[in-house]
Amino acid sequence: MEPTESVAEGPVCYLAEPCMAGERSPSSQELGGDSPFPWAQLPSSSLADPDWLGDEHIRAKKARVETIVRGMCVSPNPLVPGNGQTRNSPCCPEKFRERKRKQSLPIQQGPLRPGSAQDQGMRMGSPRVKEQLHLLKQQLRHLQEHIVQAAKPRAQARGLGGTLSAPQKNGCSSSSWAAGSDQHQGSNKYFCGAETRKVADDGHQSEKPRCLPSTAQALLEILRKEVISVVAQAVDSVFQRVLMDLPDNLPQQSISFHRPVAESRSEHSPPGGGDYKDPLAPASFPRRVQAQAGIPLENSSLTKPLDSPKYPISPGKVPKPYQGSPANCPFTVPSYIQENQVYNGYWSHGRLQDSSSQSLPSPESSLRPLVLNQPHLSLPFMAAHLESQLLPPSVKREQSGRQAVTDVLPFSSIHIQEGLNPGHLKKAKLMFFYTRYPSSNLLKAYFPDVQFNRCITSQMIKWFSNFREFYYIQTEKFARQAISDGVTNPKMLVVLRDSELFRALNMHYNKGNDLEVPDCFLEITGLTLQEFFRAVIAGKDSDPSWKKPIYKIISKLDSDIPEIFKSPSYPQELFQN
DNA sequence: CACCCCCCTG
DNA sequence: CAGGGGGGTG
Repeated sequence: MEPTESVAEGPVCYLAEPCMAGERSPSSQELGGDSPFPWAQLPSSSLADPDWLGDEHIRAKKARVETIVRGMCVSPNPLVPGNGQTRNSPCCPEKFRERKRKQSLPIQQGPLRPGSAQDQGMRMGSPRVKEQLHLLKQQLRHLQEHIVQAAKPRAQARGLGGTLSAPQKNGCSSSSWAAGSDQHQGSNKYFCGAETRKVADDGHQSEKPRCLPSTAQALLEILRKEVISVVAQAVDSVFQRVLMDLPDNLPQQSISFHRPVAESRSEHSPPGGGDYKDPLAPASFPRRVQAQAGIPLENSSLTKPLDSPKYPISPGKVPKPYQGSPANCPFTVPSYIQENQVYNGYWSHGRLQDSSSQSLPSPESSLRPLVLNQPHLSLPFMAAHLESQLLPPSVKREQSGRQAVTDVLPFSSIHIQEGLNPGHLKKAKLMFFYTRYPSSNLLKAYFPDVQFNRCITSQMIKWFSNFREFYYIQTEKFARQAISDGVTNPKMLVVLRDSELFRALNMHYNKGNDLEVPDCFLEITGLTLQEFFRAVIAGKDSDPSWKKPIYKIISKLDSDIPEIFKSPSYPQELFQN
């Protein structure tokens, strides 16, 4: 009855950061409270666990370590500047999110700036982030050199660098849950590995740095471990923040860098502490595990490029729309679609194609997926590539000139503003591909640079209402046209990228082709088309409220929106005008 | 009453 | 796309 039920969001979701993703999608209601996935709330998420941050003990240790470390040859350079929030949270509602944000900010300069642990409020936007990242990188490298030398045999056996680059999945390895693009996501945020721990171990067994007094051996052990872990942690934190705005696909970067601090959560590593599997298998991360880590199940069709080669699909073959389609398109597929053969016929160019005469979707119909898959990025050196990876694959970037990637990163500081600008409108339109019925809370989460108030919220809600209107009108129109064209079987109606309907919609919401429309949108549109078709065929359109049932169905099919959309400056280009 | 949705209109 | 009315829900 009330396709709007979930609109009435409850209190702000605590795990907003990690859980965000389509609050409307049937599978992700209110994570804050009654999430259907209890484990989704486990504190295991390095992002959401307040404990590890509040670990004063560790901080104190770091403080001590710092002074000592300074005297050591391995003295990490004091990259100081970056502390202090670049921006303070505005008023009320936002404040909440801000705080969460801060919580998710890991300690960044552990050993170097004991007092700054709480000042990490530095926004992604701060240019200092990059600076820090760079410094941290160097530090880490430096440390690694020492360690590697010290613990050569072992380090080599494992390959220190390799260790870092290999996406560990210890503890997350067992049940491989569906392969699919949806697995990629989260990986970048999933810190399940005992990575750091391992590194530390290696270092542990090594001899002490040459320049140290022999009397401090015991202390040295501790120090080394601390330093390593802290630095790793710092780097981790930076990456984490950077990655927060990444599309989920950078599989490798599943920097399994684990916060050593989270000793309390070490249980996460499987017994045996580190049986990792295929290093390249973040994709096979069991969703369940991701969720345990507090990671949103949300995915993104942004991962599409990875599996996009699924087009072309052989005609007779079921294209596995469900598995292949992002898991964030949790729509319950009507049986008639499942049995599917969806592609054995399709509605294209407003003209019906019979399965017999029609082969299949034209490959070129899908927007060229951008590659972005650098299978082997080792953490310490990843930073260099990071920037180039930050861009959502779905955001067209072929405009060669635009190599100014560095300027386009989610690094720009957020400038909260009162009103909505054309950029917001455009972003909203792109979001429509994922969600037709966004809740106000979802909107707030995805427009961090907007100062929401009743008015603004209403306006944005109104936008989506208008979007829907257009969507439904178009869909209905094509459904009727199909009928008048003699189509009798709804199964014949499939929306492809070269379908007239799709073109019309894409023209409306994605005029500049800024986004590679997620398949789930096509599927949902197809479903909508069929629903209209059936309804009209059945003569239900005589009922004044005959569309309501359709609306209700569609309202349940919202998908999770890729994290990248949370970036206040996504998609970049759109905000420069 | 508040909020949201849909519809219609400009 | 914005306004405004009507209607449903809580």
